[in-house]
Amino acid sequence: MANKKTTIHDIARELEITASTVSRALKDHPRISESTKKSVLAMAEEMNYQPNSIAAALRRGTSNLVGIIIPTADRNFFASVVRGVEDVLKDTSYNVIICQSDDSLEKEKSNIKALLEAQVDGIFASYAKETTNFDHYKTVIKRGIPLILFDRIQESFDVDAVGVDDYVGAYKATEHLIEQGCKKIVHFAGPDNVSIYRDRKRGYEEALKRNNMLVDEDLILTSDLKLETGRSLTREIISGGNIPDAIFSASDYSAMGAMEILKKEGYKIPEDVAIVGFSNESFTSLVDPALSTVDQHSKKMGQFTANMFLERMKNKAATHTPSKTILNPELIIRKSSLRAENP
Amino acid sequence: MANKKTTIHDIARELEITASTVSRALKDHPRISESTKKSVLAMAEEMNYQPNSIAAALRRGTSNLVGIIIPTADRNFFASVVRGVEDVLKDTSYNVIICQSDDSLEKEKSNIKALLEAQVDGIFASYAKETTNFDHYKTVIKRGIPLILFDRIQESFDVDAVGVDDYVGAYKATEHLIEQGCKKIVHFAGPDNVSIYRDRKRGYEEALKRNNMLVDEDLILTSDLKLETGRSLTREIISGGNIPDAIFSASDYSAMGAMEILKKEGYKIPEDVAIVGFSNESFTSLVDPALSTVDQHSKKMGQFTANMFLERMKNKAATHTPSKTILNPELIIRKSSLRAENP
DNA sequence: ATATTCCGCGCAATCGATTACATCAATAAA
DNA sequence: TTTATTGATGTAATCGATTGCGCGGAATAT
Repeated sequence: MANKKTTIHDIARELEITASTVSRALKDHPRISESTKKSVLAMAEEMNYQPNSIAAALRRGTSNLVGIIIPTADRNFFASVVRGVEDVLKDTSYNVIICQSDDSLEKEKSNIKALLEAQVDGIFASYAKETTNFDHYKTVIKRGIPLILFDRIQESFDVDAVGVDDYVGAYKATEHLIEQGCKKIVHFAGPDNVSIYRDRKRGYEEALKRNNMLVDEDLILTSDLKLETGRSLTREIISGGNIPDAIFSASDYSAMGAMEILKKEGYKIPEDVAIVGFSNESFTSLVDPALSTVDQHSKKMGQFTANMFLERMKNKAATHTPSKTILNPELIIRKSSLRAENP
Repeated sequence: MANKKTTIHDIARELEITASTVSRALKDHPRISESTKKSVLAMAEEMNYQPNSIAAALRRGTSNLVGIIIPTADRNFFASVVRGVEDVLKDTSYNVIICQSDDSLEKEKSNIKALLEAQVDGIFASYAKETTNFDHYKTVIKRGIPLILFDRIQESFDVDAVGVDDYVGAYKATEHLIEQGCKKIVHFAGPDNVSIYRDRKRGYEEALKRNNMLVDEDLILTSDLKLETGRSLTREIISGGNIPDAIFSASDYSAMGAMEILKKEGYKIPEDVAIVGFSNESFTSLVDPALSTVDQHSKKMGQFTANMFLERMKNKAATHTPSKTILNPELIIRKSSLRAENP
């Protein structure tokens, strides 16, 4: 039942020509007559020929595959970046392999190894929270394989990258809270080794300073930013009795956790505590009150990444100078931070 | 800078042995002496050797790749299935290529074509909503490539499949609403060509019948089940003036849309209208009131799918008889459907 | 009529790893 | 001592598509 795959040799034999002619005919080579092209195409159709891209890849030395490494696929942000990448690549000959690192350095390494073995033509990656050493990424570059980092960017690592200006996003968010009359703004910060979280904290601090407010280290709570952590941090805040009038969280998840607990404890959002998250996760528009957040243009980020790769493949010969593209994030103001008495 | 890739031939030359010996040494072949193994391994390390799995794939005729086709990656359910698959496959030599069909038949076809050309060893797919004809899937089977359908299953199509019993899930959900005292239960149904939606509707109808309630066709609203559609359907219901006391939606999204509008219009959930969705999307536990829903064991579904594939690869020789595995869904009761006066 | 160009196609090597079969030396068995 | 056996490696074909080079003949140029 399982018919053997037909190869160009099978077609050639049937037509009493050589495989090279078949190959050329299939690729619409100018030196092949129209008549042979037609008969080859017809025979290919008849024999249900399907090219073996592995063989072609081996010969050409290029697989037409690109690998994407993301921490997890079930975060709206990353899924959306992937969509952006696919949007751009679907019109090309490239296919996409997606690997998840689960924010683990080990998995990230093994993902890279697998992608390298699969001879991918390029790797797009958002590195794991655990990652502080980039040697495994440098291996990729040494191999001459285009590497593009997205979202999570490391300044000290000279490589192509696409990200958003997390600093600006955080600055906008914090300033918005200040404009809403908030005086005591807690910041849920992320791990310091990840640049985006450092930048968000810096944006928060700068916004305070420029508005003549003091940066109180006690108001900066560093964590893994998960939903449950947002809950527990908030419980601690409440039991501490020192209730802030706003929370700017570096993640929508921990912001959500905070909102849940605050509501449960009878605090009004945004009147008692205004809340702004970060990432524009899909649930933020669905919860009540809708959560203000910072949109990172995730899809556009994926598109930029893919286009940067394509551009680079065009001028393969030229020596490459890494560049970073920084998108401007957008503050999305919803009910969780919009106080009625303000304009 | 970009060092040429080192091959087993390079290692062989350096060690003054042949490539075959290197190949065997690397694979820990029993007929190779320990000493050569050691020197080969050392030299491989020194020369930074990375196997070319494409070459191996061509030779062996097996790529160690499996393709997953999902409608979209930014739905929690599908992302979660993918995680389940990866959980199982990460301990094997298989890598995963993810393709998104966007619920479009055309894209689904081109995804299959690409995966076939990539010589994947297996394809796991949840077919597009648009798909009514399965000829492109039959091509996969004809080629002798293991195909496993998940979630969306077609009974008339004799193929391996893993799904949940949508009928049972819907039945449980509807019966739960009845137990809560609901008398007039609207059902948001999905496209009839997709079996899971047919099954959910059947579960809804059966639950009504067995509880001596009439199935009123006017209460069954068929749509694409999107968030916005949930909103507009609900607006229509309200403007029609004939308010039900419960909604069982075949999708969390349209359930969410309904809940939004109902709340906005002043209806109390669940007192005035109880709501149950389907799929246990991540936002369902975050909204207020938390949305009751049906969990489909998405991750487990992915694990089953991958294991089914692995099992099949083990007995490759044996003639294969397709089988379907049906998981039992779990009703998750949250506030949106739990009326206080009931136990 | 001879020289040149070009068209259409075949020949054969190549990409890197794998593997059935052959080989050769050393050891064990007779 | 001779033969059988085993252990360790080499030889060469193979997977399927691609491509530089070459060749015969037709078309065009001189």
